[in-house]
Amino acid sequence: MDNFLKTVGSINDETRLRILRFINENGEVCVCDIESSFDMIQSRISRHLKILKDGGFLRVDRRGVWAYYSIRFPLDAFRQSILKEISFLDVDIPTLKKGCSKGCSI
Amino acid sequence: MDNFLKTVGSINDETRLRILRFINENGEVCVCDIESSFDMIQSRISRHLKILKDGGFLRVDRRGVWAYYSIRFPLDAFRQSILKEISFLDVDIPTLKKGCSKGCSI
DNA sequence: TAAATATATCAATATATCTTGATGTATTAT
DNA sequence: ATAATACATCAAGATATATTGATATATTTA
Repeated sequence: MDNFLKTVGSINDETRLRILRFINENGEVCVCDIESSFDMIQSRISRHLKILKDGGFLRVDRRGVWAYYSIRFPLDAFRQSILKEISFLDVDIPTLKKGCSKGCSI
Repeated sequence: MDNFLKTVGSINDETRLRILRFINENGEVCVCDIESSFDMIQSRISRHLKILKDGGFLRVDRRGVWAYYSIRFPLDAFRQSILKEISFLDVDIPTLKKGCSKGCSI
């Protein structure tokens, strides 16, 4: 029950839906790229990423200073159906913009 | 997007999850029966039923003084998958208790 | 070692949601 | 008509969640 509510709660926010879809569409991305793509302050992005991770949708991979977020794999059928539903939403998703001064994707 | 958030928001509450599953397990029930089965005040039940209805999970049928709530049919695949997931949750669902003075189920 | 960068977390405030008790509206019974 | 019942809605307070700015931690660069 608590786990279910955590999952549902994690997608009950427009900002998180957009971030989740952004990652689903772009694959693995680092926090600074999300930050500059969405033009939101870092603490806000970081907090939402944590909630999506705790909701079971994302995984993190730290490499050096950078944290790379991607869709967790394997993803159970329920979360897959949610992700699919989100992919249909009519909502503005920014294009990926590189944000780190020393390229995190080099 | 707004519609999706309304759907997700409607199941982002323990009380509503329990009510939704109660109706899913018992079929068509009237408000007074939910009220006495859950031992919650009427305004609280009424509010949650409205949210679940607006979330697309329930339908209402008014007959006389009574309002009978049941799972909306047909239910799209996404809401069906949610309902299925809810049916697996480890949570206490009360047994149906008749609540109306003049039986609503006669 | 010191400075800069990337990320996480905390504390304060703002905003949204839930619960309760009171009130409103229909419908039925007397 | 009046009273009682079932349900919906509103207003106030309580609780939860989101946003911001500040601070903390870790890694890399100079």
